[in-house]
Amino acid sequence: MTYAQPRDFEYQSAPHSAEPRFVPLPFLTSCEHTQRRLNKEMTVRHFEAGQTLQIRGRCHHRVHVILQGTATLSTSLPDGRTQILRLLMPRDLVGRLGSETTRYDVTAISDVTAGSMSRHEFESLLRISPEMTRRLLHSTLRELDEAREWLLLLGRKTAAEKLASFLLVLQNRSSIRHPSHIRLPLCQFEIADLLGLTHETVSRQLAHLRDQGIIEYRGTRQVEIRDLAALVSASGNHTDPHDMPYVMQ
Amino acid sequence: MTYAQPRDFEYQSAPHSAEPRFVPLPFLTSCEHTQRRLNKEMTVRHFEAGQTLQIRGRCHHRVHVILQGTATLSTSLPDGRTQILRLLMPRDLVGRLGSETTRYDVTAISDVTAGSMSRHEFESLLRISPEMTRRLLHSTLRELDEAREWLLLLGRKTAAEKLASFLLVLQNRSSIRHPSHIRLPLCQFEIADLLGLTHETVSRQLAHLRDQGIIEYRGTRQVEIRDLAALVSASGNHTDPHDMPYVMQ
DNA sequence: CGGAATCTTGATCAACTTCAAGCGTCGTGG
DNA sequence: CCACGACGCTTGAAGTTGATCAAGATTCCG
Repeated sequence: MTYAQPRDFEYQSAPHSAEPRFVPLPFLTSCEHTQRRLNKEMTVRHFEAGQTLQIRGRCHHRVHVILQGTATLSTSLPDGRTQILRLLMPRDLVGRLGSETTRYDVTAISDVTAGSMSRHEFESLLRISPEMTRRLLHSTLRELDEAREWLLLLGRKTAAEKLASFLLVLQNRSSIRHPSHIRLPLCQFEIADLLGLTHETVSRQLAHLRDQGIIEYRGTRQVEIRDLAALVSASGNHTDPHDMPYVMQ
Repeated sequence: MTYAQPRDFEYQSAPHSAEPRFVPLPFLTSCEHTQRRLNKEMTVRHFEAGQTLQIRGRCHHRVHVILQGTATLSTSLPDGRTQILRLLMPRDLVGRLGSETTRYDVTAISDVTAGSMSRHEFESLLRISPEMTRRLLHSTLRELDEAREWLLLLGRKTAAEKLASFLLVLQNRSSIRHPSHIRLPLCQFEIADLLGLTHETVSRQLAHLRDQGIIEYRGTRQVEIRDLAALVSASGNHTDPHDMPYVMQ
């Protein structure tokens, strides 16, 4: 369960201050020289909810690092069926590396603040910084694990298990002070596209979890987890991912 | 459609020669020094069909590069439902980087020949070779794209579309001389676990493609594509991934 | 030849989708 | 300030897809 990486990171700036020019991105490098060059090239941009950051098949010349807000990475079939592939949250990188055109749509689903720089510049920075390359490799491997967790969810879990799993992913990202309080960053339509369901099924399964007393509705797009153990059990997951029985070979 | 990368690579060795000691892996590096060290540490191993290369949750101290044969990367739920995450074919790397324990099962589904070396050694080679790191990053990004293509398939495609898409993936890997002749590397049970279906549904959908004249059965586990255009159309894919309408923003 | 594994086919069933309608909420403009 | 409309959410009824259950048929191999 790891859409989550950063529980602690959020871009800090005085709410109504002038546009900050420098964006510290210590998670991309610890090398001072590289960091300076990153800062020099990166500027802050804002995207409104609903706005498109990138469109499948197009060539985009800038990469972005999400600083605030949520976006979706998605793809779709010619007839309009769409699958959300990943939620993009603070610290996530948006932009295709090593290829001219994007394969996915990126859409802001809340107002988004991002650090933005030329893709060309970013790639040349990668070429000269092995450390940045290494960090990018590790974050890509983590993304791959998340994608694979989702393959299991989409291919083999029931609707009820999908919803429970989804809430647990959000729970892992939720604030440490209120671990059972969950703010849903997407509407039910989008949740459906993330879980491979219809929005009606999402509504019914959430209602069912509520009727079982496992969660409680708290105003719009907020839920409270009343029974975490039951939620975990409803998710169909292994309780502990490493509790496999040990058998000598 | 890109489980495929290498259409041309196959590990060459005299069939009954003594165990080769050196394994050339030019796709991991072009640096001669690194290549030499890779060769020095890597030894050839064989795995029989059905044998397990790695088990979820365990700590494995060796990494492997598939040279011949096919293996699956898979995961499962406590009650036994399993999802195949990826087919591992020649040139694919097996082994977890940056973490002690594996998250997935790796199983040979045919006899497999692999180059094998200590994970520790491999990781230290990565630390000193930025070029190898860069190559690994690019192959990881490609794996991520493949996983995401599969997310769309599992989340949004119908059973018929899944089978058609699967055959097209295999077609992309098939020999250049006989592009319409497809050898299935998995039994229908495994195809079902790859596509998120049951084996009965796989059998029925294949029969349906045959009845439509789109494919033809050719002995066990071999099919011939009779009508590629129809197969593409049945897969639900965009004909060209980059044919999106161009709309000015 | 015999037994296991794989594949096929049919009948029934359940989960989820589809279609349809109504309700609540929020934001905007009169 | 209220009315209206868009949007999101809920709920019901009916319909479909694919799963499940159950036999057979076929292939593979020792």
